[in-house]
Amino acid sequence: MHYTHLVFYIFERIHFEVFWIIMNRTYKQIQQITLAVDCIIFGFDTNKLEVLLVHRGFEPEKDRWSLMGGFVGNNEDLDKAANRVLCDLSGLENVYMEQVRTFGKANRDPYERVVSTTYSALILKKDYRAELISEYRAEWFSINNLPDLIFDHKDMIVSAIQRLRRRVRTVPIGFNLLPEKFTLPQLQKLYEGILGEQIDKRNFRKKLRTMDFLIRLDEKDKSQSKKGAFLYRFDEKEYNKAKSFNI
Amino acid sequence: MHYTHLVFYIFERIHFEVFWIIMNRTYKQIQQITLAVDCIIFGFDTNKLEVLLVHRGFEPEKDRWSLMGGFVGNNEDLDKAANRVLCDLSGLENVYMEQVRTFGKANRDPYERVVSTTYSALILKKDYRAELISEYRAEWFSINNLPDLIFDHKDMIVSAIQRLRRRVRTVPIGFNLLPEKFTLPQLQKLYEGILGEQIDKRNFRKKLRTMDFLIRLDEKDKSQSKKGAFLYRFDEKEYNKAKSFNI
DNA sequence: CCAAATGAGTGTAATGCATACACTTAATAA
DNA sequence: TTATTAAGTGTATGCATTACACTCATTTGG
Repeated sequence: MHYTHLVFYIFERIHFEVFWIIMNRTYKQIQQITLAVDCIIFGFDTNKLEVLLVHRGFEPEKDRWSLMGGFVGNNEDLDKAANRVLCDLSGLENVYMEQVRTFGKANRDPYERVVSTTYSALILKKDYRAELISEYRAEWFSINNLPDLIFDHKDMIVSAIQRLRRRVRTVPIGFNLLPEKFTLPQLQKLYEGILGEQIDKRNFRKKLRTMDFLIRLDEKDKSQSKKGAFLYRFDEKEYNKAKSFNI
Repeated sequence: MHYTHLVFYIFERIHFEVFWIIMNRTYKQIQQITLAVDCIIFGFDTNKLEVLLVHRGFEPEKDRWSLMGGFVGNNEDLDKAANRVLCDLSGLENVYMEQVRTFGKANRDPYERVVSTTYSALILKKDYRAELISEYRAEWFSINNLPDLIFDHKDMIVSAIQRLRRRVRTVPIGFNLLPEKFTLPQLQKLYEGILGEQIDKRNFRKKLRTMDFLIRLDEKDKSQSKKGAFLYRFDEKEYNKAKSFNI
């Protein structure tokens, strides 16, 4: 075969292949999109609400902070993806996360089109193994003092905080953060930390007194005061009988 | 340049381009997913809440009903996609829809992997041009009497109803469904229809009396009774001053 | 023209819930 | 014994929610 023919043949192949590939990609581009999950992990220790962020040590957006995020696999439940990503990036397992909302502006990620569904959880900081923090360059930040975040991650955190505060008042998720036996001052500090506001002790306790699923034990915890504070436990069965929860 | 060099140059280019494109596609195929939006359109005329569904005249799932759904384009905002799909399938334009939640179980659609974000709106049935109903085989169904729906569309409707009922109590979305001038009996019927429960007339009006953005006019509507009912209007500016809304 | 019918409009009492607010108690350590 | 520390308790007030029944204005038909 003459070189000239070969060159034309090659050009034709290129034309055909590129046409096919481009068409195929174009068609797929209409309908297939990279789908991500981003996890907003709220952490609480004794008084403040913080959020776990990871440091980007690479370009693009080097040295900024981001939520723990990753892509959704093709045969993976969205909920499962959120848990996998969280585990991959933090070692946290069996964390109950709830979907917050989906962020889908075409240009929210300026590098490529990614639609991201956010999930949120509330955990105790001490349950997070400290060694993983350095490994993944993750850090806790007070929700009142967030660093510079990539993309729309700040909006994601804000909407997750709103949801958390609404939810913590109507569902007893706060009790999951306390040990089996806890004191009322502990519980109050928890709510104050999450809601970001002070609560009157007497009014708070008055409301709790109406909740039959809070059982006072005959033990006291003396670690915080000389007098000691009565320990309580959360009774699951009683709670299921109750219709409402509201703090 | 000699042909030989050109050929090798071309081969090199092909190698590079194809490698890049293949890698890129492979990378994308792992992570790209068909993303859909489904619209839950609640319609109200005078007393009942209904939802707009389309009949599937084709396999698979022929003769079952579904929400109005479609795929999200690659350069299309998620919110915009919802509006486009709604318009394509119903002719409804400028409908303000809000995101409800995203359904992402791997097998929710047994035919292919599709993640779907739901959007919901509340409109007046009469604003929907009737001729489009037959064209698209769409029909209104009472929310208490839904037909057999494909996939998880029933769950989608249920979660949208919950959200709508929560929202209609805290944001004055109901007023959008009424004409400029409306009567209090009309307003009450609207709320009763959406909430699915009876409301005491005196208590309802007592609450409305505290809302400064409801302005009573010096006109009456006599179409519903011999006595006639006073017309009111919703004052946007006064509402913006107000901090709260709660019915 | 009077009676019946229809839907519009109004008020009060009781109860529960949210808020504001200050002192006493138990225990320990100095 | 006294000082310190945090735990624990009650009341009064206002505001919102609920339950509840009659009068009013107008039209229609006898």
